[in-house]
Order: sequence, then C-alpha cells, then structure tokens
Amino acid sequence: MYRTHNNGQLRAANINERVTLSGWVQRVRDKGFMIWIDLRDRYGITQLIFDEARTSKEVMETASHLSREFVIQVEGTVIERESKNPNLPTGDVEILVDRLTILNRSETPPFTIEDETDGGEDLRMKYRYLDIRRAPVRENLILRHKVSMVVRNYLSQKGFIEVETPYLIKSTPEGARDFVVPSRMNAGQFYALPQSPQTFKQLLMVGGMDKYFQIVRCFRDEDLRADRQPEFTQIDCEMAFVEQEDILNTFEGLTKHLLKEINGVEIESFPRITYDDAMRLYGNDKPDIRFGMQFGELNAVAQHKDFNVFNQAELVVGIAVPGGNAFTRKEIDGLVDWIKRPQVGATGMVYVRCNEDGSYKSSVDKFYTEEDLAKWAEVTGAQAGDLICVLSGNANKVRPQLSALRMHLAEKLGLRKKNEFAPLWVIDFPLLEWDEDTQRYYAMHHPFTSPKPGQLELLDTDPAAVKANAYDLVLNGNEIGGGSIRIHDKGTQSKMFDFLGFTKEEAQNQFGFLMDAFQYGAPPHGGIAFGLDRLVSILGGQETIRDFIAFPKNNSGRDVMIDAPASIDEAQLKELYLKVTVAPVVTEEIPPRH
RNA sequence: GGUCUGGUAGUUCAGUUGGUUAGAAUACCUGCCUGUCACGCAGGGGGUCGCGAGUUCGAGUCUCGUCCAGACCGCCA
Repeated sequence: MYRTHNNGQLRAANINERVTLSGWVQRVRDKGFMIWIDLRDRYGITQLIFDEARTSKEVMETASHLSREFVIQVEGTVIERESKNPNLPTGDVEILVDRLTILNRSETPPFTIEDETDGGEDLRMKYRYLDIRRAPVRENLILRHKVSMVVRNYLSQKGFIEVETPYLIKSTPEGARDFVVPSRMNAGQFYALPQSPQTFKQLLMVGGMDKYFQIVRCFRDEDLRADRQPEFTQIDCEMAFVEQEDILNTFEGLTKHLLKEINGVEIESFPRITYDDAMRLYGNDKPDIRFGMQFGELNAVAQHKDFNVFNQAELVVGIAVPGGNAFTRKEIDGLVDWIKRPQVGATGMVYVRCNEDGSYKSSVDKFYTEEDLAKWAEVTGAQAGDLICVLSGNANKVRPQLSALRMHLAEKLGLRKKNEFAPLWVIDFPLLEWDEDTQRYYAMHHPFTSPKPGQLELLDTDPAAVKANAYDLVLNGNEIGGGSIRIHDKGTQSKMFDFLGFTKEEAQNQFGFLMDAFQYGAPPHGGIAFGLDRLVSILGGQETIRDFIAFPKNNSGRDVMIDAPASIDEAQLKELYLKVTVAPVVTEEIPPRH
C-alpha cells in the first residue's frame, strides 16, 4: 500500500497514529541535526521530520540526499509539532519518519514548482506536466471540472440528453477555415473537423431528441489570441418547439446557477440590449457593463460651429471618464498616442477637462464656449472632475475606436474588477453582414439562422435591415455564448442559400442532407453554444484561457511539449495520396538535460 | 498577411556613449548550523549574449536578414 492518507488530510486528531504517505518532495530544509521535508500531492502538503535523536542513521542519510520533485514513500508516526504553522491546514502535525523509500528520483526541474513560479510561459508549456503540479494550474483544472459537472447536472435535470456527434465531417467554405483530414480509403478526399456540431444538433431535433446538449471539442484553423485556441470546447445546446424567449430563459437559468455554484454570486435577471443599442451606447456588440462610460452622441451640440473636423464627421461621439480630470497632460497625450496606433486607428482625440469648480477646459477652446462644453457634459453624463474624450469620423470606424478607448481606460482605472460579474443578453442581431472585399453579404451568425418573423421579404429590398432571431450572452465584455432560432423549413433555407450566392447545386451538395431532413417534419428549434474555455477563465477571474486547458497550443498553434504539428514520412504521404510542396521541416533536437 | 515587444547563467532579469575578465537574484553542488516552514551562514561551479551576415581597431550593445516567443489588428459564419 502506497498510502494510508493523502497529504492534505492529517490533523491534530490523528496524533500518535501510524501512517504511510506518498508524494513529491516540495522542499528540503536540512539543519544537520534535523531535516524537514514538505511532502506534496494534489491534496496539500504535510511536513515530514527526520531527527538525529529519533531517526536511524540510515534513514537520516537517505533523507539528506533527497531533492526537489523526488517521489517518495514514508512510514511513520503523526506527532504534534513543537512549533506549529498556522498557514498550513496540516500545520499542527508532522510525521516522524522511520521508513523512507525513494519511489523515483527526479532531475532538477527547469523552473520552481511554486504558486509564483520563476518559469516563463514558453518553458512552462514545454514542461506542462511539471506546470500542472503547481497549485494555480491545478486549481484551474479543478474549476473547469466543477463547471462541467454543474452544467451536466443542471441540463440533465432539465431534461437535456448529451449526444455525441462525429468529429470527421465535411468541409464547407462558409465561416472559419477547416482543419482537414485526408482519407486513406477514399483517395483524394478529405474529412474536415467540425467548427461546431451545428448541423448535427439540428438533425437531432429533426430526430426528435427534443433537448440536446454536448460538451464538445470544436476546431477552427484561424489565428490565435490569448482567448482563442485552434481546438476549444463548447457547451453545445439545442431545443425543439421553442421561441427565442424560451432559450433565453433556459440558459439564463443555467448561467445564474453557475455563477451561484461556482462564484457564490446571485444575479436577479440579466439585462437585454439590442445589437443596435449596444453599438450606439458602447460601440461594441459585447459590452462590458461592470462600469458606465456610455457613449454620448454629440453631433447636435458640437457641429455647426467653426470646427471643421467635427462638421465633416458623420458621427461625433464622446465618453465621460470618471475622475479623468486628474490625468496629467502627459497621460492625456499618452491616450491620444494610444488611439492613434494602427491597431486602433483613430486620427485624433478632442478632450474636455471638467474642473471641480464647474468650469471647462478643452483642447478646442478656440471653437467652443463654456456653454457649448456644458452641453457636451450633459450628453455624456460628465460630472465635475471627469474628462470627456471625443472622437469623430465615419460611424462604423469611430464606434469601435471609442470602444477600444473605453476598455483601455476602464482597465487603467481598475474598473474591470475580476470578482464582479455583469452578464447581459445582446439580441436582435442583423441577419447579414456586408463584406467589402468580396462585395457580398455573409450570414452574421450562420446561414441556418432564421430572420425575425415577417422580415424574410426584406431580403430582396433592404438586406442590411433584416434582423435575426439571434442572441449572444455577454459576460464582463466577453461573448461567452451565442445562438439563434434556426430555419426549419426547406423553402426558407433554400432562399437563404440562394441569397448568400450559393447555386442550387452548391447548396444541395453541401447542405442537401439538412434540407432533405427539413422535408420530413422538422420541428421549430433553436439553441445556443457556450465557449467553455472562456467561460471557465472568466469565472476563474483570468484573461487567458490557456491556464484552464491542460495541454494548450501556443500563439502559433504549436504544442511545444510534443512538438506538433510535424512532418510525416514519404510512405505515410503516399498512402494518403498526398504530395507536399515545401521541404520537410527539420525540428530542433532537444538536448538532454543534466 | 500586418503592427508592436522581447530573446544574456538551469530560471527570472540588469547590462550606461560600442571599450578591461559579462553581473544580480534564485536554483544547483559542498561544508556548517539544537525546531525549520521562502530556514540561516560560508564557499563553489555554471555563459554559443537566439542564429547568420555586415559596419568597426573593437559588437551583448549599431545595421540588415532570419528563427523563436508573447500581445494586438486582419481573420475567427
């Protein structure tokens, strides 16, 4: 038997018990006459003691040569500590060891296995199995497990059935790039890995499953970010015989339940905002509403003076930055530089200082009186002590720019508190989105999304005005879920494909199976999918999803631990009927560590 | 595809105007230490300054290229 207890278990009540423990050596404190060892496992740390006066010479000798991350097994007696450690749950006791076995030795790890490690991102990923020994990573994975369990239990109780859908499916040109898998048995043909189980869950509705969910891996071959991985996990859900209201209520219930179970936060009901309002008030379809700073449109009060920049602009829009009058000139110049960076792309910024005495001082005093500026303050809701930041230009460009500034300032001012949770629904998304490059409309959500009742006719006259039965769940400025009521009849679906530029043949070839299914009694249905990785990281109060994934990919989509992706040999290529047109990549040999 | 930041000891980093033998902390090794818990003290070993070219009497430092990593924009229905 390797152990009678784990390393987080023993308390004063266990004193005088004889125990066997196993684990990793966290730290050795060798004072010569006595050696203390912190023994670690997933459950905690227990202190071992080896004492000249009470421990055999042989065991003492072995103990003195232990070092970090050795795996050992000890037998001994639980004794009361002479000096207790209140910082440790097991801090009242220690184990006086009389038998010590080294189960496995360890090289010195390349970084410290501590909460605050000295290891950089790169190194931690290369030795991820060591990183996972660290409490913060371990706790994140445990949190992820808890969230999955809460979701599974909740949805099961509500009558949802978890059904698995295939990973080897067919590539479609719409949407993200597919990861593709060559088929050995079907020369020259390829599977694609699913970007989501979208069509399958709709077919499950046609199949009468009524309420489906799946915690499922999805794949997208697009560039990565701190919150984006090429393979990621969705909580994928679909319901039959529902309207938008039913979906919103069901999954608001799930999200409330999660916030309560995981974070102990109770929220009455989630606010709803239309897409148009979100864009108008926050310049963004996933607003962070933990703080205010809503946009104020200033065209009426700032145009028709002598300031041509504003007069020529489609939109003049500002935000009040709470306490922003305290910024120095240098800080404000820094903000201007920040928004002028190519990533944001603004051409300039006008600002107004709202002084404590009620007076105003702006960068455009030449053109505006204090009375004018007072109106700006009224529109943006600025109080004495605030700073008003104003951008102008084309509405579609200015709104995202001011949104970026709003988020940047909120970060700077500490308004994005990680233990505060502000969910909201964004509803009434447009059905379509115009793409300048290809000069055509694309489905904003996906081509299976239904238009609002009675708006299908608009498709021919004013496509941009068509609203969809689509909704996003936003939490703290992150889209954590999105879905729609789907099209469930062949006629409408066919019209959608037609409008999106599919020929009859293309539509039949790519989505014929779905439209066929719709001919056999497809029920009205709709659903939603949550990004589990992102959801868990937000509930865990962190920005990056990588630490909530056991073995994540890096910025360039590589797994630096197993060194994937990699070339495959000629024979394998031949078997798959593939020819590679670039030279095989020779990966760097990893030198052995000493 | 683009913008920006970084790459120096096992690790995290410093390194001035281009100038002697490239430093600190930590980790590691050795010794000492009568209750440690980030133990302490003394000593020691440890460097392809990412790689390649160039400028220069002289490059960790300047220039160009390249590779790697990270953040962001595009992209992600």
